[in-house]
Amino acid sequence: MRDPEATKETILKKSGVLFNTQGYKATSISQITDATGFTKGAIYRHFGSKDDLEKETLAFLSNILFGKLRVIIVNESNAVDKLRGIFKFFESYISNPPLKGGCPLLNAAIEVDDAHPALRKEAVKTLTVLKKSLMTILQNGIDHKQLKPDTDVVFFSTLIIAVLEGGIMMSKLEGNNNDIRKMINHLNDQLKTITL
Amino acid sequence: MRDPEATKETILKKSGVLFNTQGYKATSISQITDATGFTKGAIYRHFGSKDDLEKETLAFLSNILFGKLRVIIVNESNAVDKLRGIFKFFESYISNPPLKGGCPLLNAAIEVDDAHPALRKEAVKTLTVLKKSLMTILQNGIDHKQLKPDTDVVFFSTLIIAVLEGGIMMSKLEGNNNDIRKMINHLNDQLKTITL
DNA sequence: TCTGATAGATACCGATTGGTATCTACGAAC
DNA sequence: GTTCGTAGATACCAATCGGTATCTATCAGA
Repeated sequence: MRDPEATKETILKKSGVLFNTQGYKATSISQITDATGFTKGAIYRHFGSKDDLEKETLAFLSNILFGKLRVIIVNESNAVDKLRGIFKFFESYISNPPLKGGCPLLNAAIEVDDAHPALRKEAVKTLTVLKKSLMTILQNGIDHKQLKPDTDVVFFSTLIIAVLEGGIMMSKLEGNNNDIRKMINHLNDQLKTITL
Repeated sequence: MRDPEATKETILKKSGVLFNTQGYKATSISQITDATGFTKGAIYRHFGSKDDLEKETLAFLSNILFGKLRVIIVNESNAVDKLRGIFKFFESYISNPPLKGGCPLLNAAIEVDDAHPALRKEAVKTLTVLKKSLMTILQNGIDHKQLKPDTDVVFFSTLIIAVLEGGIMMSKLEGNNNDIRKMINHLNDQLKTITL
């Protein structure tokens, strides 16, 4: 049973766990062959280089999370509930992680430096998509008279990401939910100040 | 001229740059010998293992920053100005970095997992010291009638760290000051709400 | 059923990894 | 000036690194 698409997805899934928990540079191809059961020959058939695999894996992980976020967004009917749902989803990063190793955006953002241009570009892309999604929700909230018309959507989307990611960093390091919960409370309070 | 203390400090300084920019696991001993001009023999005389060097280097970097923070704290006379000074200092992480590679707490916090118990412990220690410093400033502000008596010092110190670290992550990734500036503005606004 | 393309295994490459055993040379104490 | 502890250099280790050339086995289309 040869199924190249399934093979590629297996490689991406297993690499995702390893890269997201150990770091990209710190994860070797050998660890990926061990985890997948495939050989180097298989990996280098589907991915041109390790850099390539790293970049594709980050995109893969981001897509998983954006998919889950999309479910939340479409299931809630107004901007306030959509945002509350998103905040809650980020708390699950600690209590019931959808991905092992925490937030792939945060992990990649910290790891990349000038020596990793491809991975950096992919991380920037992920951040941009996340920010724009939040801005869209906020703008829709304004347009539908759910949020105050003078709401600064750029500022607010930045605040949401910074507070959530900072909270995740602290909670992961300390090994409990306290910090991320406090930060979500703060965001909900801030949300009240812009709610009509 | 042999000066073992100077040698150790040189190793810590150069390792600090490398670990903080490239990551701990991703930096090899060979890169440190190249950067310092010393040989492996010298490094392994002063440090028992690479894990050991990583741990001592994080402590070294943290101490540098806490030293700079202490200068700000003692030079300002009241809690509000101390906090404003600290916020501004964190903006310099982007505009005029006191350390290459950004915030060592953030970098270490993201990199450590269960496979790096020593480094993780050191990172937790750094976070704890930072949090307690902020709590002390806030409590002193309350005691000296500069801040509202019902201020939640635990929450506020957590908020400061999360917002600053999240802002640093975003600004470093995007390559400009915009995000961290927005976050500092937010913290200053929040500070006003607890100022008497 | 035969054929051509491709998925994936095998075996290898030189370079580099963290770590250590050994040796030399410097510098302080007498 | 001699001695002795130690700072640091040298040379080496097995293991692993990312990557590739080659080969085999499978599968789709004719």
